[in-house]
Amino acid sequence: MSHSEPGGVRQARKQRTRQALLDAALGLLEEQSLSSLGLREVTRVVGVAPTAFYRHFRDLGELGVALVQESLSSLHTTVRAVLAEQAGAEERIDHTVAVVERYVREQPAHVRFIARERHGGVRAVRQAIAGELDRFAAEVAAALKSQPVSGGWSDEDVRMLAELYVDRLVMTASAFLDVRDGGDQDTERWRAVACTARRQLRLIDVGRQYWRDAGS
Amino acid sequence: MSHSEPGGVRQARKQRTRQALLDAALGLLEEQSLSSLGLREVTRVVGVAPTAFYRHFRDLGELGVALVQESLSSLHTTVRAVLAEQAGAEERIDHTVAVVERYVREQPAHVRFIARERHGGVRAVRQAIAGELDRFAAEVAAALKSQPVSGGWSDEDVRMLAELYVDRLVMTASAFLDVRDGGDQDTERWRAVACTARRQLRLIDVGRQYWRDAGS
DNA sequence: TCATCCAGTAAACAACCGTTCTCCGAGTTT
DNA sequence: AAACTCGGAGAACGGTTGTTTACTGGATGA
Repeated sequence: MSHSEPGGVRQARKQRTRQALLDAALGLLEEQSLSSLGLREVTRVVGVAPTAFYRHFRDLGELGVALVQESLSSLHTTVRAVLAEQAGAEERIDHTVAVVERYVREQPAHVRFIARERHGGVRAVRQAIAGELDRFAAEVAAALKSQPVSGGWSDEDVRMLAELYVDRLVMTASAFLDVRDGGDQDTERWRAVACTARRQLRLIDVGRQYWRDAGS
Repeated sequence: MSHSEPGGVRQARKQRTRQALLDAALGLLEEQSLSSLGLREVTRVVGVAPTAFYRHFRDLGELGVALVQESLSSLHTTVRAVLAEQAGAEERIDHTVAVVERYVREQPAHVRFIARERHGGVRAVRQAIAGELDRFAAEVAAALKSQPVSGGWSDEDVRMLAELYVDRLVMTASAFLDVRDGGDQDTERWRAVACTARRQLRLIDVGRQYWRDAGS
């Protein structure tokens, strides 16, 4: 395992420390918010000189934007699968909640980052998250529209429903996270959150089935 | 207008600068988050020595908790009125959204603070907000339960619905805020957000009307 | 009137911050 | 093999931070 690539050793090392910076930042952000995160703090964890930071990001805001993409891309692809599947409402709801559960368990730091910085103090990061969730909502809207239940729905209403769903996904994930580092016994409170989340989605789904257009 | 109170001049002055600290902090928090706010930064705006801060708060976390109470008490009483009123679903929804609109217009800093620090980096403040919203949800649940539509609803389901409502209120307020400092023309996007918010509440209400209990 | 209290002051502390500049040395290209 | 890139190191900069210690002076209560 020595020389094989024609000339990517240099770039590979660069992207490795870049990833190390992202990972270190994500770790530190579990107990503070981005606008209070220090440049030196990050480089110290990685074990590089503070000046090395500038070889990868102009400032912490730029790193934050990179973290947004990293955090949402994984969930994005996972949920896409759930949306595509042809199944009953009940089943789809169960799968959705299960996917969120798994995501929170496997990538808690990513979830926390998104929930925290969605309304956080760094404008560029807020906008990046908003844009990403917007694309997300658009996909959900497209999936919803293709379902037979949406007959006679205006595009605006479908979009409205999609945003409702996306917001709930984020809130549910955040709720799972809260009980997770709440400390207590996982199983009890955790299952309660899952149950509540399912019921809320079910209620929205009922509203969807009996929805009738009205003015304004 | 000189001597009238028996002995509250000293305490009155103290609470005045205390309020000044709260106001200054709230202003500074429009463009950053609490965990990055500096103690000296606050006292500088007020015009007092940094050490004077300790006469009022142990640290910025304690100030944050005080801000939570201040921020939510006003909205709390306002929404209480809407909950109490006996009116049709359509009317109540319109009133609710109108109240949120007014709140965002009159107290944008408070709304931003709550939305930002709800998932922010300071544990004590997060818990304070969670606790306050919990009491809030309990009140909403009580109001919902007393309505005839809730016949046969379990307490758990009523609570589930109440949390759904509260979350939506916060998200709606935050959405208004985003379009507010998005800059563009207020009227157009603003009315769109209001319209979407009404429709989402309406859809939830439809779901509520046709809700039927089911296991798990 | 006089002793007491206490909100606010002033100075100094060590620690940390973001950023600039210069330099090095291993990987890359010719 | 020589010339060149460029990620990273190192040192230094001016500035800010939270906190401590000792002190002041006007309201307070006897």
